[in-house]
Amino acid sequence: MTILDWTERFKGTAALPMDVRERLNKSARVTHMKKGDQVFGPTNIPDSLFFLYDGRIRVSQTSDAGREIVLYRIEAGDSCVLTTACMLAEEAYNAEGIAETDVTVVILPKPAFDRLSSEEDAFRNFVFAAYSRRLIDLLRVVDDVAFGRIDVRLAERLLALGDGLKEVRATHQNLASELGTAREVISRVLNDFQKRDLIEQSRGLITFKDKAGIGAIAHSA
Amino acid sequence: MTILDWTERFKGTAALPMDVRERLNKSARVTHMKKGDQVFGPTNIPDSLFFLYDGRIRVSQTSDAGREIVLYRIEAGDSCVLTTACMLAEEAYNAEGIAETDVTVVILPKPAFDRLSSEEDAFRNFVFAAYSRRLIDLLRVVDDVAFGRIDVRLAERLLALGDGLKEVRATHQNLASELGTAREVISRVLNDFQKRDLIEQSRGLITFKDKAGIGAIAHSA
DNA sequence: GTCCGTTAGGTGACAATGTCACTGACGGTT
DNA sequence: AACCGTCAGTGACATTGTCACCTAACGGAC
Repeated sequence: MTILDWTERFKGTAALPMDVRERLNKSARVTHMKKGDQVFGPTNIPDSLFFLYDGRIRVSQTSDAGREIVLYRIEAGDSCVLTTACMLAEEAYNAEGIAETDVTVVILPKPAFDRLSSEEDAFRNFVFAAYSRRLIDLLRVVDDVAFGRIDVRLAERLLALGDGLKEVRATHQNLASELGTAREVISRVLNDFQKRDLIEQSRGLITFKDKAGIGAIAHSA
Repeated sequence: MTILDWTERFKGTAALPMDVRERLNKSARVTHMKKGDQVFGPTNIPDSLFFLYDGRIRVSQTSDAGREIVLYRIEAGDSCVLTTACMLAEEAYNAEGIAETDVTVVILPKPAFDRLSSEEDAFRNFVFAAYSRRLIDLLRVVDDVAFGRIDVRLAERLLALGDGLKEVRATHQNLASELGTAREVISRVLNDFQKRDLIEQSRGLITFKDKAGIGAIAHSA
């Protein structure tokens, strides 16, 4: 296997001096995981730092009753601060990360992380920024869940998941888990959207008929 | 005015060498604010780091419609990472911090913060830990709002606010803002508690009659 | 192909929570 | 006493969540 220079992929490492990057490439471990794998979770608390080289990870939280809500997604080039957070806080948490695609993960041992964040401003700022983004993400989730209407949230999420395409491949249950609600609720709202000729539905697939109309609902908050 | 050695108050600074602490005492600014003052908010984005020397700050988020939810509280000895987060992410946010008591705040200019977090492991870990706690706090808020029953959440919050005392001084609107719901909802639940002889109510005051009963509700999730 | 189990989705009744409009109750000021 | 602002109570209704149960679609196994 060829050696992967992952340091070019991350804002916090790309700008580092060559010797530092070479050292990193030696001390970090690169792992691949399959779509659907659990990257981290309550029973799988890592003692190292995660960086996502390639793919996408969905971070969600599950209630005692088994209902689920998606908190945010980690994209390639981003680091996963939640695992570090839980390491540091040493608190129970019930969030988990699922690989939404095949993923390539860089695992940096804590000593290397400590050394890097003390010696390299660029790296430290990168980590702080990652924390910040997640905090902001969660503020948004709180706002949506506490104050948002479900039709608005669903319209937003459909557009986000559809990203440029004219259809979304997801079951009603999938969408319910995105928003932290029940399948029946999603079914009702989607049927309403359908009656208003905004979408078409078939098993596991939603097709946009009037994206502007969906957008209007999404922005009517 | 006597010079306040605030560095002894924070985990991240108390263990530092004396010379570093003296330098910090010179570069930081100590400010006092009155109960009720806005320490930070959407229109008041600081370019420095906040440390809370004394008092308590309530951090809450307000919806477009004007409904409010309390996210967490900052206690003495803690740092306020949300302001830094927003600085770094440079994103709009609608959280604000209100002084719940008279407070003493230490403001550390960014250059001093950068230098400190690069040079001192203890300080850097302190900041990371502060971020982590807030992330965990927000996970809890999301869980509560998305999946929690309102009577359970209210019971929990009453006990938290009553902390050891036999009464809670708060209006129904105050409690609604704690939980991100409407006053009417709180009124209904409190009347139910009253009918079950768990509390007594008078204008702006709730008195526990059966704290164990309230506790039972709080833990029935 | 048929059979069959699994999964996706539909439906109606009901419960919990949020919204709205309005009312009265209380405390302080004049 | 009269006035005023804040606090709380109430009923009607809308939205969202829960539950029980159903049907339809799909994908093997045979």
